[in-house]
Amino acid sequence: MTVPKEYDPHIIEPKWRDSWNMSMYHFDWQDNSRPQFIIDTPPPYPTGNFHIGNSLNWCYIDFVARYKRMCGYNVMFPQGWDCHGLPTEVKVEEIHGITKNEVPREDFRKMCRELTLGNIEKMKQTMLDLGFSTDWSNEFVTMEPEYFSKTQRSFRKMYDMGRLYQSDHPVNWCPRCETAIAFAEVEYDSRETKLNYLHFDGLEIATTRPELLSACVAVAINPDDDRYKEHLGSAVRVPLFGHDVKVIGDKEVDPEFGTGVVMICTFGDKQDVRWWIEHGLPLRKAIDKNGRMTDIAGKYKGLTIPECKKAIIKDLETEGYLFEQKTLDQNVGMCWRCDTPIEILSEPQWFIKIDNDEISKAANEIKWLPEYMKVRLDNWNNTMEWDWCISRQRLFATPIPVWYCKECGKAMVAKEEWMPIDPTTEQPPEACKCGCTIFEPEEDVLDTWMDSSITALHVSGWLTDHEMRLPTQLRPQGHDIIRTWAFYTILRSMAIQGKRPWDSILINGMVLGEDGHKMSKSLGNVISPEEVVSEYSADSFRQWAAIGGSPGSDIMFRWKDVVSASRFFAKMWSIYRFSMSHLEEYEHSELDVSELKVVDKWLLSNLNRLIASVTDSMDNYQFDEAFKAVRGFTWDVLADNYIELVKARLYGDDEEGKNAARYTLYVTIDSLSRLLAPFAPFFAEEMFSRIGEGSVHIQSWPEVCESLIDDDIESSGELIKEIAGNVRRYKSERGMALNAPLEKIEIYGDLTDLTDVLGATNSPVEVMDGEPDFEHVPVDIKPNMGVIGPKFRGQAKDIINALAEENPKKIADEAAKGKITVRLNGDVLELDPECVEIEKEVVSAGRSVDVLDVSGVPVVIVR
RNA sequence: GGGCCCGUGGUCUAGCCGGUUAUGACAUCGCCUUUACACGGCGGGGGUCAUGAGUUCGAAUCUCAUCGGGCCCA
Repeated sequence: MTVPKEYDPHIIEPKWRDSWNMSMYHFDWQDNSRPQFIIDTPPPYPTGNFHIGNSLNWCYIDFVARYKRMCGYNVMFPQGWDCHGLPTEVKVEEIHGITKNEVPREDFRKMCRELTLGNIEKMKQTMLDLGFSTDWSNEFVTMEPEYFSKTQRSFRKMYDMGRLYQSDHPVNWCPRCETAIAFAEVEYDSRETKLNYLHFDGLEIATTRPELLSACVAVAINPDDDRYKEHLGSAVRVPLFGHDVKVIGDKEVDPEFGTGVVMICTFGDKQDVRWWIEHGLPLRKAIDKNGRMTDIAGKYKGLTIPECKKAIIKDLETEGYLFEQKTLDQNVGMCWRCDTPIEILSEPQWFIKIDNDEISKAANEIKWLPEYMKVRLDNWNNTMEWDWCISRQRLFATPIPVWYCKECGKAMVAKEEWMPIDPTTEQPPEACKCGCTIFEPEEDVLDTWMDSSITALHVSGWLTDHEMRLPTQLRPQGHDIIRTWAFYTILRSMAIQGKRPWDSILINGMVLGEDGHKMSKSLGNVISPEEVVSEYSADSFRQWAAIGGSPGSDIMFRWKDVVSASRFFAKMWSIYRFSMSHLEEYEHSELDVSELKVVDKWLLSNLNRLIASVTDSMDNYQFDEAFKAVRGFTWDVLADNYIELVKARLYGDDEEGKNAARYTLYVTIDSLSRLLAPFAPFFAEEMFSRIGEGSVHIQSWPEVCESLIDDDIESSGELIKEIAGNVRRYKSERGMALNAPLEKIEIYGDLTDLTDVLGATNSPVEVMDGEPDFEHVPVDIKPNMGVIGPKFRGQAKDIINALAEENPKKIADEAAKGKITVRLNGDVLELDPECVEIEKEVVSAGRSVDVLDVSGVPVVIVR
């Protein structure tokens, strides 16, 4: 069993990746004996690039999945692909040099499909390289009929429940993409615009959108604004267009803005919509779906919005209506995809009713990790103004399963048993209630969130032969999509099943580049996970994900974290190689504690404490704490101390002592391979492969052996460690070789087992009784604030000062007798000895020796 | 404009339900090839705990204000 000198992840990682039997990660639908742990993996969008933000999230998922599996859970870590969406349409247009309207609908959808399949393959490869324990038997692809028929059936179910309706309603509209978009798809950018001051039939108004004059339906003032009070309720004539509109009062009007008079259009912005609803104003559509002016714009009909704006401003000037223009900074809502300023149009759309109380109830049942992330959902939930618009005017998406009767116009929603169905290629098998059999298909498609908000239902067996297993146990996702993905998923799960989708939600932060900004192509600070894997290793990347920050907080990508991760593996490998070289002839069998040396028991006590703390951290999803603890133990306790202390025994002739050290090493290596398994699956597997049977990933998580945790053993071990360390340092400072023998070492302390001190110092060691013939001279008195503070409150400061004035020797003598007296403003005050700590110095009394103070124990070195 | 988070040695961070000398990593400097590891070991230097005020015997920790940064949203 030779262990190579160097750990080469570029050989080891592909070896395991290609030989692992991935069925060991499959969820067992039949098994009800183990508790289930179903993860509602948020399906990524198949861009073809599994980016670092995804990778961080997936690392978190994998840490949990592997840990839970080892703890005996029936774990499902499914993988879905959220295929539909505009980016793919845009990409297909780009690749084929076409626009979507130039090819038949079906051909275009096919191109999107093929691009998506290719992208999925690429992303899958990255996921395999990163060593995720995905359950590929539970993969789902939202564009496949098996999945999107569920989306369609959910549509029908919600329609039957009365939670879905079609209506004319204001929607955010991208005139370039020619589709309605949700608020979540609107991005804001500050721009400069002109505020135009207009004479408005006796009033002066200020507007940034003169092109909407034809859509003006009212003029608003603040009812408390004395300047305009008398105009309330009167009518004014709109310039250029000549229609009359009412003057209304509303407290939302800011008298300081412009002239304090504003015009209300249908619709210039979201505020217009609020006023429109509140005051029951008429609708005047001035902009059509293509972003061109409509009939009511009169002579401006057919112009684009910017053209119309220019023309109207010119005419307003010519006619003398425009009397001033001021520059104004304003935030413009834009389409997240193409940066075109969005318009608010009123068009017939499908909507889902939002029940805020229901969502709030479910959100309260879910455990949020970290907890403060819940308020983001609450805030969003409590400020919803419109229902969720689920219609999209696109091609590559789940079709809305609806037709409209040619005769009576009534909508026919497809029945569940007809699904999957595309109304544009198939007719309903039934006639309309009116008897007519000719239908117009609904050409709009569903918002992609309609697909991706039923993943929790899908993975828990909804609409299959399997038993329904909702709620799932965990949803991991980024904090940027709490208001969308988390929100919609909760909504749908509650609506369809009346249950919360998950027990817990684990939020991951954004990945920032080394410059501290969010990674983005435009900033040029993007690092791909593949890059990290090929330069270092997947395990190193995973280690960065674990210790780069605590879940929820944004985490910066730093190469040096990856470098230090790979150094840790080099160190661990070296420890492993050393241990294995001493375990060649070792046959593992349980050993009685009595056969172990103090140092062995000291290590095992620390090891069990480590297991307890890592288990606790993992249960609380504190991966950073967990990994740091493993790292600290491995490096400081095991490598720098234990191994140094037992070397003499391992190389020596005492078979019993040797066996105890080998036993301890074996147990420790075995435990470490398991503790590392969730974080570094490749490295841990390589470690375990030489000491155990089968994969480490189907082993059980180490259990804490309480009886091995022992404070007394730990302090005894600590003393030995300290003595050895001090002697090492002593030699180092004097330029002596570390294995150079000393004349003699005398220890004035309680020490029974000298084996490893002898070995580590390579010198004769004697434990001495009584006090050394050196003096302990008290040199400093430190007030113990923890005692003095609470006891003496206001007097504490005076006491500290008084103590500082006193002779340390006097205080020490008094403390030895049980009472310390200090003079305080003429009074004499008595203090208990625990009020102070006495610092002593050991003073040599003439012998040619050096004295080390090892945690209060004098160690005399005879040169 | 609103919400949430965060300001700790050069850099990143732990501590933050108050209590002795503020943790660790990276970087830096010095020493050391000692039968696992120089991708290592040992040691050193380096901090007004963003600023100001308050509460308290005592504040990195609690409160308020100010300044700065990040994210989400309007």
